[in-house]
Amino acid sequence: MYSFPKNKKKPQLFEGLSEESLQTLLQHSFLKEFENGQLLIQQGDIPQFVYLIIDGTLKTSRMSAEGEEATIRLLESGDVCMEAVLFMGGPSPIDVQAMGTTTVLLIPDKVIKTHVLEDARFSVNLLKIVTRHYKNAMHQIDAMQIKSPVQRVGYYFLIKHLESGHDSLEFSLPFRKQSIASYLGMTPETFSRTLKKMKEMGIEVEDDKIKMRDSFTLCHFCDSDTAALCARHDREECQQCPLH
Amino acid sequence: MYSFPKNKKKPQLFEGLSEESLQTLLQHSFLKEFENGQLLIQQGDIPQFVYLIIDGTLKTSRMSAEGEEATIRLLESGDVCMEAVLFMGGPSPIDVQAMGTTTVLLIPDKVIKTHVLEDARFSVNLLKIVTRHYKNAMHQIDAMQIKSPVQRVGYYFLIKHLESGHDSLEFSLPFRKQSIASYLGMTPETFSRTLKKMKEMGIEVEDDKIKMRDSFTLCHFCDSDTAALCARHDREECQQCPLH
DNA sequence: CGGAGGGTTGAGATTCATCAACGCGTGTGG
DNA sequence: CCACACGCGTTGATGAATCTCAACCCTCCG
Repeated sequence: MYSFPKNKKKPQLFEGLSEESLQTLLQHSFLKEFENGQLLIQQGDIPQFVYLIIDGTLKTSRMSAEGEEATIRLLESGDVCMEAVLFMGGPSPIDVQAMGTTTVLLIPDKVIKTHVLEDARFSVNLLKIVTRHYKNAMHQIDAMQIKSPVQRVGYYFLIKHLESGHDSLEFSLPFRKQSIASYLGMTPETFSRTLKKMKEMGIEVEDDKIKMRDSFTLCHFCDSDTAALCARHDREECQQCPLH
Repeated sequence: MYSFPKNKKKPQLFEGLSEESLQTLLQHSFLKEFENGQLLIQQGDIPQFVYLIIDGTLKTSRMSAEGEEATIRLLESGDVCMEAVLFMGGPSPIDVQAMGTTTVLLIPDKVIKTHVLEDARFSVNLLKIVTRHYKNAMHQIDAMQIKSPVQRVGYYFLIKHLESGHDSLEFSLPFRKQSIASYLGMTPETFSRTLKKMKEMGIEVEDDKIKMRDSFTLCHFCDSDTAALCARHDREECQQCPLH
């Protein structure tokens, strides 16, 4: 039985739940630590837990028989995974792997599956989480089909910029470059070359630190549904964005 | 107010709902017909309905400013869409377009959003639908990243083969070839050339009819999580599949 | 000190998209 | 009834873009 630290920010999974409901969920959950590279679950395994990252990072991916890997998501602390897989039925379509030492809260599948029918608020939380992942996946799909490497990286930077509040002109890459490259569907080499091109556009890259000239540098990479996330999307300035 | 015909197969959206619950949903819903090419919703619009296809086909896609299009899903009768978008919050990240004359049941967003908190069974239905879409999206991602055109088409055929019951050695393409090509992330030209290669592998293609030599022709394209859908996955024969 | 892994850079190969032309079936209007 | 245009699918030639392979630098660590 795990008790969630009061001082920590509540993850979306638990948002708006009654104390009682939360207790039910945590009652049979427990912490576990994984080492760098360790697999939490493999493609084909029957899922037994939902994983909530307490500290560290995970990667979800699909692997071909030839050993090529497609990264589906890169997750940080507060993120959940396998919640979608549980409701797909059947074995897991993805690998989940720790990238560095990572502490994870394991919530048994049965707890989730029964609780979802008892607390509608909880199932709505799950719905919101899964749909966000799905939205992400849709962006990934169109990125790989119709966007150049520069556009993919630019959009990735834009999202990170928006996440960090739009005020700071600086942020750092939350993952190894090769991981991001794979997530964006390109080789580390292409990613590296793309970063060089970004510099010519006014985006400084030094190791994992990204600095931009002004907060509109990334506007080229915005689209109509992402604009809604932008604090300034209803201001005049945004209208000037060459939405492309 | 629409009343769902008793003789028709109940769509997954309504599965296991009480008569009362179903009535609440249908009370403010209505049918609408769309013509070929007509847009039900555009990227950037605020979603107002969930669409349940009664008859015909729809396409969901993302469009770049340059006019390039990435197909996200191709939907047939019984499929739902926009249900995920509702819970993402914000404007729609996708276009929805009719491919041919299509009859759709429109369920207002408010009905969905309130009902989801009242009937946990309904929200679980939604969860299952969204996660299935998400799984699809994951397959699309890894297909475009690590699979050759032949593998993509092969996997697509495999799914269609499994859907049609694994017994028939024949099925037909449910959409125009160019639509399928876009869905698979390739040009119509490449799709056409790929079909020619498939013929050399023992898969007859004539217009939209696909005939295969035997029911194992497509096994090459299977993977561990898809195998679970196969009626014979626990038989010996499946072990022989050169899972790659 | 040596090895391993991450990241970068360069040169070459491969593959798919692009562009163009054509066959074919359908529908339309004179 | 025929001429014609149109959309879909196919085929061929070309080119561009990214992956691949290889070498290198760097830092970290035993």
